[in-house]
Amino acid sequence: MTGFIDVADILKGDNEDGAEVKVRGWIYTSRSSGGIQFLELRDGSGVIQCTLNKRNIDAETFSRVEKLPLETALEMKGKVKEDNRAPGGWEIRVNEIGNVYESKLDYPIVKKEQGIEFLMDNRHLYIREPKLQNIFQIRAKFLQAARDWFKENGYTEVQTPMFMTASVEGGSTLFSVEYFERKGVYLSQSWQLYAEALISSLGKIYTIAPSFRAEPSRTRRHLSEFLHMELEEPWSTLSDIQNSGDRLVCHMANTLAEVMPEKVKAVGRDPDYLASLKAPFPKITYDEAVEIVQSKNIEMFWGDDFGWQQEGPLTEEFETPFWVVGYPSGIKPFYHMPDPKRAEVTLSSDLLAPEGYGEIIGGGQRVHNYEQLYQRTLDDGLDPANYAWYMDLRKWGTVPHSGFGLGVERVLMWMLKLDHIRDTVPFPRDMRRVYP
RNA sequence: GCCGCCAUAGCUCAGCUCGGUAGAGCGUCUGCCUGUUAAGCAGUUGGUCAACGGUUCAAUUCCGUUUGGCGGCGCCA
Repeated sequence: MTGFIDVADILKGDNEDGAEVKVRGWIYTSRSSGGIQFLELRDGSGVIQCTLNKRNIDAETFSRVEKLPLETALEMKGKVKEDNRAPGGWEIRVNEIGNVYESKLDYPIVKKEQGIEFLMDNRHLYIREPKLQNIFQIRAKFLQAARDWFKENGYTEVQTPMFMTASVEGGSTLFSVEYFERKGVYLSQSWQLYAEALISSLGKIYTIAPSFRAEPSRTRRHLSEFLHMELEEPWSTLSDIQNSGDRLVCHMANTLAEVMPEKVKAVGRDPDYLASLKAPFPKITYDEAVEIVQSKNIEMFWGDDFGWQQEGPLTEEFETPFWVVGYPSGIKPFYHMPDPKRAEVTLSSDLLAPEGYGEIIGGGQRVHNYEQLYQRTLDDGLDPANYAWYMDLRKWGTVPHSGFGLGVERVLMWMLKLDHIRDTVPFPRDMRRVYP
């Protein structure tokens, strides 16, 4: 057989009722009722019900197909019919079978409830489930929408090394690697130090790359390997970078709602919500955030970072993402620029997603003055000698600049209203899981 | 890293409190069924009770250790 079409095209109504089509895919479910059987066929694009009726097909083919195990791959020819008895509203009345790639028996994934441990051990098969298929397709569109936005706004994409010798975030969360004979080589936690060097070469830049954090975090919002979308701009202040974040996030949300609303809905998020998001997002100061938390009778002192006890209730006050601006110096890394009007806080800002999802972007304005950065490094208990090339950047043509990092999986988790980050990625890596 | 919980058939679980070598549903398989939606009906198959050690005449059951996992905390995107 040749000339196969995508299931997605049939479900969109691209083919007239009664048109003859050829499809190929994997048997997702099958039900037989004597003279008629129903196969749900899954190809890369969607799932469609195929019916085989003894009146329309020879008995040998009928009984052969009836015996095929789940996940058998096969080619079929038949007539498209609009029929509200079929899931998805369309089905194919099959009249001919092409090549068949028969499965083994006992495909382990069944349509009954199964435990998370088992499903994660069989992740290499479970990723075939239509819900995950939808999420991964949305994820791909999400990344494409981001790249479109960066292109339209004059950013250059650039990659930086995954092997590094300096820490961006805290040193305790570094993954150490064996790098030939050399000690002190780690997997990247962020591109930021390299990004600050590259803005003097390329101007506005972004990257989409993995970051690795050895945080021993057992929560539904942590991965040890996550996709990091980071952006760095010269001649940019805190409010400039917030503006970029607002527009980027809204563009991605609006695009998903516009381009694949049915998939968004199938996964669990009302696409109208994503369509309704508009820049700019609300801003509150760190001080105001502390007051809100305290007004809910939750313990918090000025200078503390938000724990889950504080952040959860805070995010329930909002229906869209919102910025918390001006974190205390004590809880932010050395490269954050102190507020010139108020030295105890930094020109930093995190974007928190509503509904308890929490932090999805962290960033702010960087220190661009050499002496100030040197002092901040010492204040943070670090040795400036370990950051020699990074300090160098402040000697020649240093300008105000800002940037942020966005956790792709965190944003997807919120946009798709998922209850665990693990399903935003095919093979999640966390402190307990590196297989399959 | 800390706190809590879990591990029995391919899967989801019951049995353990009060010790005497195991049971259901689903799946597989065999039939039946011409509109099913996690289809239905009948029959069939299927287990070194996570591993190691202890107590005991006897341990899936009680105790300890280990391994793996799940949920949460702290920390972060």
